[in-house]
Amino acid sequence: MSKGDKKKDVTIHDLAQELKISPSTVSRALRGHSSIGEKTKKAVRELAKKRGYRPNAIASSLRTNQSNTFGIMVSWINRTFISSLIAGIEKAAREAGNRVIITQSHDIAELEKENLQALYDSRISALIVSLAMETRDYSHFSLFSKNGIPVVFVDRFPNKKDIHKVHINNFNAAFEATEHLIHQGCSRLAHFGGARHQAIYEDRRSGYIAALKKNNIDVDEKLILQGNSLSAEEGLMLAEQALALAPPPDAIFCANDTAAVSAIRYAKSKGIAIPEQLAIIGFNNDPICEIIDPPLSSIHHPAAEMGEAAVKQALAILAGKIETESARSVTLETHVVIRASSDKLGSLAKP
Amino acid sequence: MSKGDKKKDVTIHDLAQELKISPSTVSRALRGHSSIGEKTKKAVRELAKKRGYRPNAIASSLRTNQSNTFGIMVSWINRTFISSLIAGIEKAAREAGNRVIITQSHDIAELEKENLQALYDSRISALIVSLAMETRDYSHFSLFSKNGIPVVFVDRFPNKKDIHKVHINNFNAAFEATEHLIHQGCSRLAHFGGARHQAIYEDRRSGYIAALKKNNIDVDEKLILQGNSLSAEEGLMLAEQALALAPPPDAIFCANDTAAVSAIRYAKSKGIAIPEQLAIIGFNNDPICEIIDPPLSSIHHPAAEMGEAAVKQALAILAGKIETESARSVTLETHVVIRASSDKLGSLAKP
DNA sequence: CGGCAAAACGCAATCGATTGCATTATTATT
DNA sequence: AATAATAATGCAATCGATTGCGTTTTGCCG
Repeated sequence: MSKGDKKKDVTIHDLAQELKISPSTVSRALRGHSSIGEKTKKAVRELAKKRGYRPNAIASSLRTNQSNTFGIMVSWINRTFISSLIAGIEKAAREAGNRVIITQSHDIAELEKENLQALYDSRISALIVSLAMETRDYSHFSLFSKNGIPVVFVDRFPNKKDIHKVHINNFNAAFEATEHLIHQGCSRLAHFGGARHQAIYEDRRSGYIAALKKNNIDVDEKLILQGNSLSAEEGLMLAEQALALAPPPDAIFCANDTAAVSAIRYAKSKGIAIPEQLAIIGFNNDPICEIIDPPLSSIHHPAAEMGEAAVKQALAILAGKIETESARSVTLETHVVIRASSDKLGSLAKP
Repeated sequence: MSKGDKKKDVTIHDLAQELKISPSTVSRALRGHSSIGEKTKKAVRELAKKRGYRPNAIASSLRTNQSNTFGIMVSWINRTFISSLIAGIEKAAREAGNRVIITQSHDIAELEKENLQALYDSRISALIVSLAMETRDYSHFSLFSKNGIPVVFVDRFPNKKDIHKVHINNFNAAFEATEHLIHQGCSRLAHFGGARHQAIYEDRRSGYIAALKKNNIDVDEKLILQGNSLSAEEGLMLAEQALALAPPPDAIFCANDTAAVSAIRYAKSKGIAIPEQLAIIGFNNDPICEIIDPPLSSIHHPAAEMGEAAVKQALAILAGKIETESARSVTLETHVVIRASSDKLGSLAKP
């Protein structure tokens, strides 16, 4: 109760002394080393339990030079995609016997850098990162790579070679989303894009353009609305801009769901029928897709699986198992989820 | 690039040797100890930067017996409330110079216990917990409290005295939510409750009952629908049950938003007008409240602030500043957020 | 220039667990 | 029963930083 009760922890030395054996034997016994007799092992384990002994991971880490700790660096923890990603990482890391330290950059490059330093100081075994929106300079990651600490990027990754990453094929996903709209009969398709220096957004934009070209639809620059954060507010602004065009678009492929939902709400407020006058598809397949009316079509983005894949990737690197260049990059599958917001043909109602 | 490049880290010994001074001096210089000369400090700092020295937090922790690490134990990371809570904890902890290790119990008591052991092994400075839904036995927390490691409960806490916690006044919040419905003219109010062994749900239920009594409305047990996880599916079931009653309720106070949204959807599918025939209010004020149509009234639950408050509480305990019994429990403010789902009087439209 | 206090710095132990290399106890072999 | 062989266990250094206390250096005054 009072402040100063720092009962010292039981250590292997305490156990050793009580059993009149050496600390080395205790250490080996606890880890089931083969060269320790069964009776000794049993005695040690029993006393350990009896005294409430708990290994000191810090001391162990220092000696073995292995922290068994994964570091995570993301923009914001409280985002649907990110929190699912983290949930996946935590699960996979724990199952492999690792702890997880988490940090957030708030999308600020400077904070990202500071946090990376702190993670390094903790001597993490591996780092899993989804870049801050701001980040364009990747030099602070060399601190890890130069010291043999695996760095695996997830979702938002640097635009360069020789990195390990887990991602989705944003180009293809965007292509499919766009073609889906086209197949529904849309011909004036707008695109709401995110910050272009982030590869994921640039790829989604490219996929959109490629789909238009393949279907012989002219690419109209005015229909490409450049956003940045793709927040709800930004989505509203973009929707306003898009619908002010003459003629207005008959479809929108939005690079995330948050902004797409704003677009739906704005369009509805203007009395525009969705999907009849305006078909909309988002990206991520956030839970809000099912809540909004009409439900929002989207691209399923396997967040938790990406986290698990990132951990596996990191473990493979640590085990020295990544040899081929192709193994450096893991691409997970996405798929279009069709809901009412883009279902002009009524294919949902049929079955 | 190849596997075996474990360039050994630069240590204070390396710096010491190069400067022909002792490691103790380097250590003190880096920490700005007053008994070290200015020129020495400068020289040390410069060489440290030049050689890319980074302190080994593990070694430091071992020696000082301070890990500067907060442990978090929650049910699921990817839940709106929880992820915001964690975001708040991470922020406050970092600002106070602490790392954050995160674990999730998946609402399984056994996993919670295992994770707690692992956190203890990491010698965390303090623990912040939101209990697993399953948990009814709190004995594994004594491992921490007995060793002087602060444990602060957030949101879901044990039903006992002598614990530190950060919470909201669930009774009052529920009372206000219920009275709000009554003031809107409702008289047959249903309640969707969560697992009763969790104090937060029991308190919400009590608040609901108290509000009815105060307003001279008979408490009808059939109108209290007992849920457990209050998932979307469960919300659907409860809504079905509630609306099958004769006569059906004219309002629902649901102990979370997820289930409330399900209720809205179910009611709409049955052609029931909201809020005219059925007024609904949820709890948490999740983002979906604004997305669903009609927008869902709710109780604002300050997740991130609760996380920050929990960190402050833990730091205060560590500093030996918690003396009074009252200081052990921090209660944050909530408020009713009125939206269309319960606005029968149209007060929203007026201004 | 001697003397002394204050300022700088070094020694060596310490934190708790791990491990290479002995050393001792036990069992097997002939 | 003596010796080889094997199984068990112990010694002591180590990981990197910190710290109480002792030692050296510097600065200042008479």
